[in-house]
Formats: sequence, structure tokens, C-alpha cells
Amino acid sequence: MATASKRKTASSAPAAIRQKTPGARAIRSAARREAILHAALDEFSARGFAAARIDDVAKRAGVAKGTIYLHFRDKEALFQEIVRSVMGPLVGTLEGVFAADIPLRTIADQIVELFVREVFGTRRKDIIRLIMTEGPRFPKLAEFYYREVLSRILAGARARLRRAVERGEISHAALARFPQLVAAPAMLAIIWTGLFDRFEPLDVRELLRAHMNILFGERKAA
Amino acid sequence: MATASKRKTASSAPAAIRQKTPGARAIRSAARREAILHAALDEFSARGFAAARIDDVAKRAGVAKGTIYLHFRDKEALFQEIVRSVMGPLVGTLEGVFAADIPLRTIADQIVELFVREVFGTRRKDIIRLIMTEGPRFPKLAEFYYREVLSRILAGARARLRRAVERGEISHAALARFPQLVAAPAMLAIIWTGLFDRFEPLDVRELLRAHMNILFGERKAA
DNA sequence: TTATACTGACTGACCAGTCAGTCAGTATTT
DNA sequence: AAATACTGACTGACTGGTCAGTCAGTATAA
Repeated sequence: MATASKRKTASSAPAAIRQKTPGARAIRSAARREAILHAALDEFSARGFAAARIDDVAKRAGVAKGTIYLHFRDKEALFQEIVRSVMGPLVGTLEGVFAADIPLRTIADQIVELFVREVFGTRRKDIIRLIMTEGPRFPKLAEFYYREVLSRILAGARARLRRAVERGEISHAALARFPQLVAAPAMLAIIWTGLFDRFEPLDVRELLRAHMNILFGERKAA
Repeated sequence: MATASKRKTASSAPAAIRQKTPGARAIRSAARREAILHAALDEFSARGFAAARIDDVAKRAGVAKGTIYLHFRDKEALFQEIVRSVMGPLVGTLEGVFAADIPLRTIADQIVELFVREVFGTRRKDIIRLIMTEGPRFPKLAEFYYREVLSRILAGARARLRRAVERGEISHAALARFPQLVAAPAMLAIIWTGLFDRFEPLDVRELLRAHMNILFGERKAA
């Protein structure tokens, strides 16, 4: 029976079902795909989208340049795949947080910690920076990011903020109209650390905590 | 005596005094320099620093490529000269506003209008966007901008915010530590409009007004 | 043996910066 | 005033280097 189940892989089964029982070849191929994605994330993070060299990605992944084009249509498709795989889980987490029945103040604290740990402390901050810095010259990247990531986060945040205003959890109704005001300091932190940290370092966690205190109308001494 | 004063132009006078009575040549040269700066601002705004082509700048300025290198050492020096001439006056204005004896709430409103009119409504927003987007890959540009523009604005803002906290003009002492929190939505607005305005336009003036209301602890209906 | 994955030299396009030569404008001589 | 010598602003073809994407040929699994 082992032979029979093996044979199913390629020949008679319809395309949709075919990817059963990988086989040495398919495994190796999938592993290479992962290696390319990983190497590309490194290169894009370090160099930016336009300046990253496909040759370097290949070298880092231990693969010939042509192999990359067997797995991804072009440089842009490669980048999009990275965005999807890196940001996707985070979007899901955020949607969960917004949907859960938790006090808004608690959500705020959770999101600060989530940002510091899961975005600022990882390659995700580089992905977000890349979208901001390369987006103007590669509109397709911006569109993709808006569709796959931003619009979903924004919708969740808006819905939660509207509920918060209705329930009186927060006093600034404008936040439901401009959820961007909640995220602005986080975006600024990503830009800042990429540009000016050597001249004037920024304590990102403290910055975001201070911002949340302000949004909730809490006054504190410096 | 007419002949004597004429001769002074070139021969006997020391070099430092020579640039009197421009002469057709010097006038033409200065005009071209201006034309190059203007054309370069257009090209950099539209394409970005790395992607702008010196050939295009030359074409737009009605000048040969080589001429640009007679006036500016290289692409980077050309860009720096643009930043200096475009942002310099604004920095001066801001320093004046911070130093003047005006209530902080009034300053806030003035700065919102100043930003909308003199930054967002002009090429200055493009310069700021360029620093944010190209800065990570051209650290010298970021350093130059920090030295010539940002550090000065930041110093003025910090000083004024400290005074405001002492006088009780504002209740969030953290703003003197993180003046970035005041500017973050303006920076986000520049990024946003460059990336996502076609999917979700942003009313920048309203965004900034809402933000100032929050900073001053004023509650309003949406 | 056949099908498939893989390789890397190659192509074509791009572009910052250079430099030998030109010529309008300025100074000097007659 | 006119002829002559000189200067340096200006030109644009060229160089040297970069890099995304291709494809004919090779290796390997089935």
C-alpha cells in the first residue's frame, strides 16, 4: 500500500488534492522556499526593497539566483509573500483583542506591550518601516499592505473605539473617527529609531505609555 | 576715473572684494543655479532621492548635466542645499513662535494652521517625507536634517513645554519629555497621504485639531 | 528513462559622475 | 575704438559599475 499511496501524489489525483505525501523532492523544495523567504526578510530589512539585491538573497539562502524565480514570480511577489507571512498572525491577534470583552484601558496596555514585544522587538518593525519608506515609490506594495493588513486592523480598532465611546470608557469621541491618532506615536517611533536614534535615543515603551495616559486623560508628573 | 573703477573689477583688487558689479556672466550663472535648485526640488519630490535622475534635473532646468556638477559637488550636496533653503525659514518662524509670550493653547492652534498651510500645502511636506523615506539608506541626509532642522525645533518645543508645565498651562508633564507626541500625528499624516489617501483620504486639519483637543484635555462629541 | 529542480553566465537597461573640447564674455593692447 | 588674447562656464558623449530577470545546460529524484 505504501507504493499505491505514493503514486497518488502525481498522476491520477486532481490538482487540488495532489500535495499529499510530499516525497524527498517536494520536502527539499519547500525547505528551499522557506530559506529564500528567510534570507529575503534579512536582506530587505537591512537594505530596503529597492536596494536589496536578489543575488544577495540567493547567496544568503544558499541557492542559485534562478531558483528564486522558480518559487516567486518577481522581486515584488517575494516581498508580498514575506509581508503576508510575517504580518498575518499579528493581524489575527489584534482582531482577537479588539473583539474580546476586555476593558479598553486593559486593551491599551496590552497593545503597548504587544507592540514593544512583537513589533518593535522583531523584524515586523522593519516590515512596517519598509512599507512606509518604499511605499511611495512602489504603490502596489502600499496597496497590498492596506488590503491585507491595515484595513483589517483599522476596522477592528474603529469598531472597538465606537463601543468604548458609547459605553463611556473613553472621553474623546474623535478617536473613533481617527484611530490613526492612537497609532501615530508607534509609527513615529519606528521612523525615529531608524533615523535619529544615534543622536537622541527614544524610550519607546515609555513614549507609548505616556501617550496612552494622555488618551485616557490621566495626569502624571514627569 | 571711469577707466580706473572698471579695472578694479578684475586685476588689482583682492579676491574677497572682487565680486562687485556682477557682470552678465555672474548673473547668468546665479540664475542657472536657482533653476537647477528649483528643478531638483521638483524631481526629488516626485521621484525620491535615490530614484531621481540627474539627467532629468538637467533637462528640466534647461542645462547640461555637467553644469550641475559645476554648482554642486554631488547629488547629496544638491539635496542638502534644497533642504536648507526650503526648511530654514520655517525653523526660524517656529523658534519665534516658541519664544513669544503667547498662551500655549494659542500656539497649538497657530502651529496646526502653520503646518496645514506652510508644510502640508507646499513642497515642504515632500522634503519631510523624503527625509523619512530616504533617511534610513542615506544616513548623512538624516544627520544633516537632524542638525539643521529637527534639533532646533525640538529644543524650542521642549523649552516652551517645560514652561507650560510649570505655569500649569497643560496637565501632561510627559509632553516636555516627549515632544514627539505632539508632532506624531503630523508625521503620520504625511506618510498616510503618500501611501493610502487613494483608499482612505485623511482630513489632516481635523486630525490635528482633534489631537490638540486631546492634548489639552478637552472633550468633544464626534 | 523521463520529468523536474536547479544552476549561474549572460543580456539589456539604467545612471552617477567625468572630461576634452567649445565659445561667450572679459581684459589687454594698439 | 577695434583687434587680440585669455578665461572659465558650459556641454554631452562616454565610462565604469549595478542589477533584475532569462534560459540553455546539468543534476537528481521518480
